[in-house]
Amino acid sequence: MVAESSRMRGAEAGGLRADARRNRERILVAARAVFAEHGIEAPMATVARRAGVGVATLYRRFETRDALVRAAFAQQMETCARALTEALADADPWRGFRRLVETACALQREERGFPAAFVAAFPDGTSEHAPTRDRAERDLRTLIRKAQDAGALRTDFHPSDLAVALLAHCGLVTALPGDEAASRRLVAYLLESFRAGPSNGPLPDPSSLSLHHFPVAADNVRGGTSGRPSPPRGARRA
Amino acid sequence: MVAESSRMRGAEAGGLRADARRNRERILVAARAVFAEHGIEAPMATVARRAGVGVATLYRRFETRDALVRAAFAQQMETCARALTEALADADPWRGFRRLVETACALQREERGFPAAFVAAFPDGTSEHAPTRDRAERDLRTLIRKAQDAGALRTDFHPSDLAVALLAHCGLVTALPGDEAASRRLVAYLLESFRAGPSNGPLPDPSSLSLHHFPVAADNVRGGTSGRPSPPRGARRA
DNA sequence: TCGTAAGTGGACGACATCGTCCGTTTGAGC
DNA sequence: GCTCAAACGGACGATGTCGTCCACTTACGA
Repeated sequence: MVAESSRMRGAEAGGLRADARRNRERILVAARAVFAEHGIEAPMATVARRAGVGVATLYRRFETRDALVRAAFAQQMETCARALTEALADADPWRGFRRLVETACALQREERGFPAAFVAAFPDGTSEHAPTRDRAERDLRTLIRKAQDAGALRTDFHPSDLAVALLAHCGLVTALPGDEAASRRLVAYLLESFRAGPSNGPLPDPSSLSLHHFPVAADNVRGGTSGRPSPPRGARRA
Repeated sequence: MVAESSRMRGAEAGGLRADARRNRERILVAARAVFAEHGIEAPMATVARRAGVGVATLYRRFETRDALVRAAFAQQMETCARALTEALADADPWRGFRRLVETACALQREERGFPAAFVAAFPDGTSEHAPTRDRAERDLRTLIRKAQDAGALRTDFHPSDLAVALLAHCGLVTALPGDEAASRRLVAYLLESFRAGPSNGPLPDPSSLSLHHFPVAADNVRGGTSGRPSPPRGARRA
């Protein structure tokens, strides 16, 4: 009942002491860096060390790894939200749609660690209703409808196709971190196949990825004598 | 110098004693089952238990997890190789190309665990030359060229695009195991965008995937008080 | 039938991570 | 300054996995 939730800023850093608030920020910065470098499975202790705080402090601020991941990438998620708003406001619905896809994919590509956070946001069917997300879903459907009505998006495009495309792209950048060409190329192909009207124009340059590893019977499959033995388990962790 | 490598069957199960050979088979069967259920990161001990052998036996046959993974999915890889041969032999190069993509994606979709093995086969640039793979790569290029010459595959299609597409699909089925509709839908879109001539026909039914989780600012991001705490770490492993 | 080398399985030591407990430090109000 | 609740950090017990070691078992040739 006290003046505690005066500014609607969530329960995030509300009544924290100055040092605590400072540490919270340092943890978030460290988390993004560590997750980018080692994936969101990186040991919590690594994040803590990077932030210059103890593990206890980390756990006090973020009860679970999941909470930390979500908080760390909240900013990226807001970028997505903004992109959606802008897409809806665009006079050309196809341009809006295209930019939305490109923005979301660029985030997945550039913010390493975000892709993993992204899929973590798709825990199969868990549909706990949340106003912001409900709203986003409605906006997406509206955008799609508008682009279809404008004759730019194929009429058999289904809203779930957007999720499919984003998850596929997510998988690609996870498998090939750093291969920007591959990412752009996939996005271009997808947008091309979603397009109802004329082509979107020429494709970006192809990736330099070799398909030398097409999963054809591997020559190096030997019963019990593969190449070098793998290094001692947790050797390359920070 | 003895009659040991008489039948060219690799060093796989060559001079093993009868019981050892039997156990090797049981391990491979168990590995496929366990990898499908828990991913290729599943504890080696789980595989051993499932196979009804000791860990030591497992390690004696397969020095590393990697060797086990490769051996376990060798059959699937051979299916890919066969599909490639058939594609090349097809009188209609586009049909061959399409079937190859569909076969590879169907394998990724149906054989859970294979996708992970698949990406494991793309360790960024490690191009240890292996005759079977070199051959496969050459065949793929030939197939692509033929389909382009027939006017069915867009001329700016680059061989690496095939790898990009397969990796993206791989990521999708990994994120959404069991969602066959999503997989088919993505494949249809990709083939549509690769096509130079007329459309491939109507798309398959869309996935029932909700986009309720589009990564828009998450309502449930709270500083240190997310929902339920995650379960004790390794609780759901076999 | 018997000897032996190949095969086997489980115990074990090493290691990594998790998340809590608790004694110490520090910010902020008086 | 002084007090004290809030915040801190590191040690610690629990848990889980890895891969090896070694004493026991078994297939198979003589």
